[in-house]
Amino acid sequence: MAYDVFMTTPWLTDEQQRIWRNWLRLNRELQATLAREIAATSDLSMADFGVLVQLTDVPEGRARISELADNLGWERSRVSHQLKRMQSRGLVERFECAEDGRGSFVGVTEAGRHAIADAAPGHVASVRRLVVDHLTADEFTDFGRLVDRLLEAIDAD
Amino acid sequence: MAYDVFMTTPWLTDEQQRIWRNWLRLNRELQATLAREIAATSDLSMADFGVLVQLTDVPEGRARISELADNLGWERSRVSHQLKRMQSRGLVERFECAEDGRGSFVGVTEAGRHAIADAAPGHVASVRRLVVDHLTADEFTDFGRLVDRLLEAIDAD
DNA sequence: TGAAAGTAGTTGATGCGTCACTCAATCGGG
DNA sequence: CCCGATTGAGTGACGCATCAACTACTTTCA
Repeated sequence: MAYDVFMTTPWLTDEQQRIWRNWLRLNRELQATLAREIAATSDLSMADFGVLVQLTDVPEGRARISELADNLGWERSRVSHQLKRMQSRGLVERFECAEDGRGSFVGVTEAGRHAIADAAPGHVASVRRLVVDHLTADEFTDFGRLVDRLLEAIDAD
Repeated sequence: MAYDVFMTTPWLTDEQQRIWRNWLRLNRELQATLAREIAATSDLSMADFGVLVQLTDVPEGRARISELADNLGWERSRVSHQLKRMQSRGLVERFECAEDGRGSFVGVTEAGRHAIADAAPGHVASVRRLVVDHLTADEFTDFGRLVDRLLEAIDAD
């Protein structure tokens, strides 16, 4: 991609482009591999898993839908669609909210608890094998700082 | 998420989990923001853009479909679907391959060239604003090394 | 030379994820 | 008390992405 002299914003250097493309590729392949591996050992998708993690991390085993959206960083429409699919598979159930007629709670079912209990060990092992084990603790910490900085920047944007 | 003493693979530490979840969130938000911004200033999706980058980076302006899949790191079925959509919008066109009756070439059209020429400056500016400008050159280089290492690991897996 | 294996690419089904739009309920101000 | 604004959530349309299955062609081997 040649440098366009009419631009005020310069193109990325060749090295920057290489790193950027590799990052995009890493993320795609990582997500795809994790999704395949979790699907191979359970009936869960990564999205299912994320929702169930949120619901099993709280003592009540339930959360408001908007709260789920915030914690997962998902659009509400996405949460709604995802929960509909998970509900049809018996992983979660809905409750009306007594204090707010507009909203509802979603809770994890026993089937959902079993599903994530089955899936979690393998998933964590995958994350370790594919990511964590290739980095020293200091590298992972430094990487975490970089991620935090970029996340702050994008949320401030 | 409690430690399961029966497991040989330990859970991630709280800090590792935090970094991991933030990484997933960063990727989602970054992809979504880049996709929104490129869609706001052109009729291209990020996937369209990726394909057009590949096709305009070569002097012939065309490539074998399997070659595209390799370079983009996409499944062939994905490439196929994507090219079908792009072809229906006049961004690319297909040619039979004289040497291999099984395969075909895909080439960028003039409309495709115009589309990516329009979209590229804004897209690069977005990548700079959201990512590159928040890191020093050394940080970006170190980051690139980490990405390379993880990519090698996942591709070797 | 022909059959088997491998390769290139396509298609349909389906889950995912965003966007625009909608509806119902709540809140706040006049 | 009423109305407009806001909020919580859901729905449909549609592009994206994977998977399984398929077709057509090429290569390999006996």
